[in-house]
Amino acid sequence: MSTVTITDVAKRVGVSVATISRYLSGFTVRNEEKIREAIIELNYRPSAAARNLKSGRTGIVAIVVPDITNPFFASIVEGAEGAVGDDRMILLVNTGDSREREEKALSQLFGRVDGVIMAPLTEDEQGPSFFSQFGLPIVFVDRVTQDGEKFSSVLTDNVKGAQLATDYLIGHGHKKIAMISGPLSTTPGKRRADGYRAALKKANLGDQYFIESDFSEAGGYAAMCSLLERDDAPTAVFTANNLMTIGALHALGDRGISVPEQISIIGFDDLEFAELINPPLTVIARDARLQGSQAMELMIKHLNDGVHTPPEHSMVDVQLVERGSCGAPRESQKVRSNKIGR
Amino acid sequence: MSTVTITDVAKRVGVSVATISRYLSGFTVRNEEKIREAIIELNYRPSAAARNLKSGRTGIVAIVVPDITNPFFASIVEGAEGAVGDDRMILLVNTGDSREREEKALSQLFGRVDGVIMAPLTEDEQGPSFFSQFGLPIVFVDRVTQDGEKFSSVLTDNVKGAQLATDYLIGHGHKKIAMISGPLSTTPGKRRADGYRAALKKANLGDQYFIESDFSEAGGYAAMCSLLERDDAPTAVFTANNLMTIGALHALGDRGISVPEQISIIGFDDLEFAELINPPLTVIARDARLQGSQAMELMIKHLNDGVHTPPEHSMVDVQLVERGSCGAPRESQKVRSNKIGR
DNA sequence: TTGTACGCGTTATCAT
DNA sequence: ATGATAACGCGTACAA
Repeated sequence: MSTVTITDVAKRVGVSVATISRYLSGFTVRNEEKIREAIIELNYRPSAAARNLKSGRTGIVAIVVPDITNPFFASIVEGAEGAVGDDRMILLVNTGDSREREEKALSQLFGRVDGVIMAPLTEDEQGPSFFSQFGLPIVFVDRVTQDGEKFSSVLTDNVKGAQLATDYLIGHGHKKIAMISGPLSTTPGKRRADGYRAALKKANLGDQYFIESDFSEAGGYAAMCSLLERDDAPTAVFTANNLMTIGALHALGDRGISVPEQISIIGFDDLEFAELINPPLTVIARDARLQGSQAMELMIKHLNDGVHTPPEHSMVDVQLVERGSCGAPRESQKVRSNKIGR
Repeated sequence: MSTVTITDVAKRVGVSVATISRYLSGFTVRNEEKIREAIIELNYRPSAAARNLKSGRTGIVAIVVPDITNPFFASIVEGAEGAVGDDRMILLVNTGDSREREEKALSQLFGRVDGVIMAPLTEDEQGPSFFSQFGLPIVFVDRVTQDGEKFSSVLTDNVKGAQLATDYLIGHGHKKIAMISGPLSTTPGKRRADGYRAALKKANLGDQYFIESDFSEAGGYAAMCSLLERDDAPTAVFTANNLMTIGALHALGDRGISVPEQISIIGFDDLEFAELINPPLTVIARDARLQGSQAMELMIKHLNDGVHTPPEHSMVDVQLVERGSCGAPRESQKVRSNKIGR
């Protein structure tokens, strides 16, 4: 271990530790040149631990996400990392959708970080607000907890996005529109379901094709299968996140069901490869990186202004990216072709 | 700030700080019940900073990757996170392919972490070995530096993978086989190029279709474009990583070139959605998560056994996942159809 | 088992 | 501008 301390440097130069400390803090001192040399020769690095103890700051911001392999969260992290600045670093916690790991991580975070940016697993947990008792600022990203209004957050306009998607399907003439939803215990799960139902209601359509799933690829696959097994299968599907969209597409592929001829599909969250899929996938897109950077900016503001700054709530816009996975419903195609046939 | 210290707890219970400290360390003490209560009532949390200073340990392992939005590195991180254990956490550094950020991060890491798992940007850097002067264990993952033998590492069998891919193309009858390579300054870039060239040589083929690119989607796109513009275009392409494969496919898609009829393509690294692409993508696959967990296990071994344990080198196997993006070369198809035509 | 006191490496205060 | 020293919160050797 590089156990060379500020005292060693001081001895080497022949001054007191205070002088070295001042030099390191940017003050003007007498023997700057000699100090510089001594530091290099001795290979001295200030101890972060000692500084933390003295200052009460760690220069580290934690970011807690459910699944780092989900491209959406990876982009969030990237955005946050890009906005963290030169004097801070990021501590990543990947909870792997496990409540237990999330709780344990939260308890371990105390004292190691100056603040926490997190996407909580579900809305009905109290960990975060309990956590903030210790004076650590919290910024929610993509998801909030029940008492989320008390903390800053960066969300997506989920309701609008889901309405956009559903309206788009309705506009194509679909009546039997399914939704493969995320868990209603999560913010995006709930809000997107709300938007879907609102759009259906406006068009006087029922929500008998609503399935609550789990935001996973396997969940999307299973949900799509159960939809297809119905006597009266839907003609269009809105999948509530990227992973479930992939799962649903796999289910369709396995059954040889063609998109959009036999069924239309629109997903929430764009994918790097959406254009490469056959057919290119139509989606509701948003800027995940922006969400991450905004969350970090809010965090930095809290860190600088003190813990008593009022919470701020930011909302990132969504937009429909039209590609080729949606068309007119099967039935109406039949009708049309019949007409033509006459 | 929760400024309640061990002293506060001691006063509250009426014992000395040493007793509280012992209780926290798992020793048997007299007033356990009262101590438990006091801790809860006061909301006491031990200061990680003070513990770090005392013990010289932080309980944090850094993991440094070039791009967290690359699914491959995300899986590495996930694997590492899964193997980190209960008493440690992960500090993520995303260098964004910037040498400057990598260096700065490395220097900031000292004193904040017990060890560093990293995928260095290029092989010709000295940062890591310089870094290890401070006694911090280093484990390389996926990539190494020049003097990488001195440190533990977890690599992929890149040469074998590239040979597998190239041989596969050769086996389909291709003669004009291109490679869109990664930077030769990186471990996987260099090794995969080696494997490609070895396979070509064995088959008495030349490497005039070799292009060195940069592992990015844009780079893959550009490389594929330049390949297509040649008078004597290749009939098959081996793309050296996932992102460049996506870029190459985009280029093909934009030009309406069909796979595998007009050109065959095989990529290195599997993709979640490889089956969803039209046609399903044939790739060289490996277990990125395993690489991550193995790296973490090596790190933990170093941490436990002391810094003077000899370095270990692990190699993860690769395999060819055959789907539908490779076929016979255009020319031979023509020939065959001519024959049939007669 | 318990208490006292020192040290971990740094910064800040107070004299000089 | 510089030096001596207290303090940050904790763990532990030593003594009891």
